[in-house]
Amino acid sequence: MSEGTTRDRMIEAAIKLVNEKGYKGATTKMIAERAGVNEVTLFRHFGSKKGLVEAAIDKYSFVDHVSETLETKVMWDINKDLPMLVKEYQELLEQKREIILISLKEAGAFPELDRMIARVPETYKKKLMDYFDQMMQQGKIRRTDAEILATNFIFLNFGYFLLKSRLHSVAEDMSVDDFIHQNIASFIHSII
Amino acid sequence: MSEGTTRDRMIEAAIKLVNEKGYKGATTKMIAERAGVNEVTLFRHFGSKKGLVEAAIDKYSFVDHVSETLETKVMWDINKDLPMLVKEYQELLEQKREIILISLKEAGAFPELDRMIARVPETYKKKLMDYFDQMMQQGKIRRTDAEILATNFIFLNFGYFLLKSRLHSVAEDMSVDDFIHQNIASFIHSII
DNA sequence: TTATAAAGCAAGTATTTACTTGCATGCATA
DNA sequence: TATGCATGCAAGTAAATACTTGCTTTATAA
Repeated sequence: MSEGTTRDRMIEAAIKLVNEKGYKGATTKMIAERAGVNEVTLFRHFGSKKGLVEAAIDKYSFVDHVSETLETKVMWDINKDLPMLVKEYQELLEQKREIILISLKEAGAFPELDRMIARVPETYKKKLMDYFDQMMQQGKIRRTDAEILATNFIFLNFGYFLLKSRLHSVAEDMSVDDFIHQNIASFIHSII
Repeated sequence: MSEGTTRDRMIEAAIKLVNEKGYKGATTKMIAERAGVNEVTLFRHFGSKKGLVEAAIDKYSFVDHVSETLETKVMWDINKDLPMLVKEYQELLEQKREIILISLKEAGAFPELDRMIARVPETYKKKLMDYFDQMMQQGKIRRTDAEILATNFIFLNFGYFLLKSRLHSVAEDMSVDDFIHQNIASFIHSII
């Protein structure tokens, strides 16, 4: 059933189900079923349920290519850079949605995961601060506190992501492009 | 043990524990223990675990005094109104933190709760739009799209709240006052 | 003091769940 | 063909969990 190696399918199913039902709610039986695999196979591969979920977390750990992006794709044009950065960041959040939501749900249960997730906005913030600083020095945006700009940018992005993906209300039918062309445009307008 | 009626203590304990451990993770035994009550008492009062949690959700349901605030406390001075609104909103989120995080965790499990939570930013957004519209007509802020301002304001607030209360990273040691004096001040500066 | 209601206590049940064991089967490679 | 190796299958175990029952204790209030 499904594609990928047995191992991959089990990991995939684990991530999905833990996200849907929580760690306790996702039973090994269900995971095995969704992976199209006998339940014993789980234990033969990973020893325990915890081992399985940790392996899953491990596999989905962030390869932090955000820093890279910020160093290579930046064109020093605020009207191109910020939309690009939003796209990259939202794509990252989207790709890792399950693991992020797991970390929200199971806060404290997997310390390694917590640290991993926390690192993302932190490095992102640092890089953003550098970017804004540079832009100020080049006279391309108004002089102001780069740290505040960076955190505001992150709050906007994160608020949008969560309100959209979890609390289907305000941002329900607002696409990433809408978000960029409306909300981020407004943000850009305010800093030049 | 602890104060309040038996019933209240059970509800209190349920909310706390479901938030900490999730619905499945919070056992009736633990809830009873924390409430300082015999386990049977839970069932005598609420019939089932689900009944207990629903009662808890019921009790903690939002009395939406945000609308009220927006109608009574507004002074039509952006430098006073927005900080006040942030304070009110963050206070609301803070007060209802547990129930909000439960809704994030158990999305789908308690539809009533989902609807309840979703309503908050929705009504908030409408009221905010009205406010910004009025302010534009009075010439007190720049003419622009009120809806975008409102959503941005909400994204900022929600992003800050969640990054602070759950993903202890960027906003970890940023108090509400810091948030207002730095990030919201920047927002205000951008719209006048 | 007595009647009533709320809560505690002890013991149990049925079900679920993570995890195990022993054996059969298919499949690739030497 | 023969030898592993991964997987399936059937059956089972021990613990946890939601929930029940019957009886006793405590507190309130008439």
